[in-house]
Amino acid sequence: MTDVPDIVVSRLPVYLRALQYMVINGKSTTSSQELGEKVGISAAQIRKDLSQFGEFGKQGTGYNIPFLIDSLLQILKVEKVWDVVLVGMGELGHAILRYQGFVNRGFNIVACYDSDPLKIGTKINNYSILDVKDLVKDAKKAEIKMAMLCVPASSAQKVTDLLVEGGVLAILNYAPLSLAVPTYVRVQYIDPVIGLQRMAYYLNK
Amino acid sequence: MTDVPDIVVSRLPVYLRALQYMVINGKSTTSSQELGEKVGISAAQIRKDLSQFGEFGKQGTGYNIPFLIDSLLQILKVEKVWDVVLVGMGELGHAILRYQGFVNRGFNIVACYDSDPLKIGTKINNYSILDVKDLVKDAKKAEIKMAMLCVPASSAQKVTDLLVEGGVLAILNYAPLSLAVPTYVRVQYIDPVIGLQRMAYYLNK
DNA sequence: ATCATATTGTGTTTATTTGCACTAAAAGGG
DNA sequence: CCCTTTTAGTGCAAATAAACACAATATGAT
Repeated sequence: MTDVPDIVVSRLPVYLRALQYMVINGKSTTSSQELGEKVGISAAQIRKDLSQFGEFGKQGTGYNIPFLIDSLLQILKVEKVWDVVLVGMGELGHAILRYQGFVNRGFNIVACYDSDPLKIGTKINNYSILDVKDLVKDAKKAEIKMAMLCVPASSAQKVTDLLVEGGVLAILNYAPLSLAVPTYVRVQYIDPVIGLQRMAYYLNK
Repeated sequence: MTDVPDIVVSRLPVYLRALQYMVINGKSTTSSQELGEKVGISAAQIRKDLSQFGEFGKQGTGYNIPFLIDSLLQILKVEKVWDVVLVGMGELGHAILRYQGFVNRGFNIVACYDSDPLKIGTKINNYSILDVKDLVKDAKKAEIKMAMLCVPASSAQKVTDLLVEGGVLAILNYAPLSLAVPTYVRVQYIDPVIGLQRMAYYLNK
């Protein structure tokens, strides 16, 4: 358990999401077979993945969904809510700030930053846009560990360096470029175009 | 080349993005070493990946960037622009429609749809919001192969079925759930929370 | 012209990931 | 109570992916 491959970890949130969806639909138990069909992953794969962390099912009956959800929340450390900062209040930053889907899945935006003097101080959804100059100081003080990065590509690396300086250890990067960070900092990339280009490869012209 | 692993294909857009960024910064040649440092992938990996499609570099000197970009555009089939439809004109759909970064990377939103009578017919950025009831017919007629899906989770599968019926073969799914599609249809998932949860695993509470 | 340096493409090895198939256990029916 | 069915967890084999290391080749300096 001290050395679970990242590829296994990356599937857990997908299982979690499907299980939470099942609960909403009134189900209380499931099997690796059924879950696998929902998420498009083989039943054996799911059992192997879960077995990395313990035994969560019962032979013959499968998995108790609320228990498995709870276990996954613990494993992923999202049974409590993480404070996250948002940097870059353009079009996308605004949409993210207004999105209601973070809190009940473990993340709460506690502050948002921009460098544009025209934006700093204005209010959106009860959030005051703060000056990115205060980012390092604020992040250190509030011990922020996670950030979402929505600035233009041209300033993304600069802001990343600030986040790292401020003690942030996990960055969700919406800027369309690869970031350089120390090995102890994690980055997840969200670039819709990369997804589209991956799929275009398989299309016929 | 008829059977390149998807994991290789998935890295090509990352290489492409980094190379295009290099061109902007005035560079005209690079090496697998340098590119690897930029994108966080080993030089050997990059060479192996590219060798799946041909020989693009020269011993001693490395890669000519414009030539490699061109080659990757061809391989990924994004040297021309694909028509894409957008379904779901909520907060996120609006932000996507206003985003300027698709066209110069190979994708053009040609129509947007919603099911809300209050939205249908209204205009955003020169786009009229169309009735999702016309989606299947329109997609067939215009031979649309790609779609972005931004509807709520509760209607995502239903709309997906419409897209498949309309002949769409590639779906960029922003709805936070796994979709069921025929094997010949590809889906790429964009769920920021999954990225955050993956990273939370590695944080200490 | 020769040598030192840089760097690709690739055969081979190593590591990782997935799938298979079986044992063990649980539940339900007659 | 026993038999059938279901299904988890897992050791092992197969498949896949990544890393290594080296021959081949290009450049530029002396």
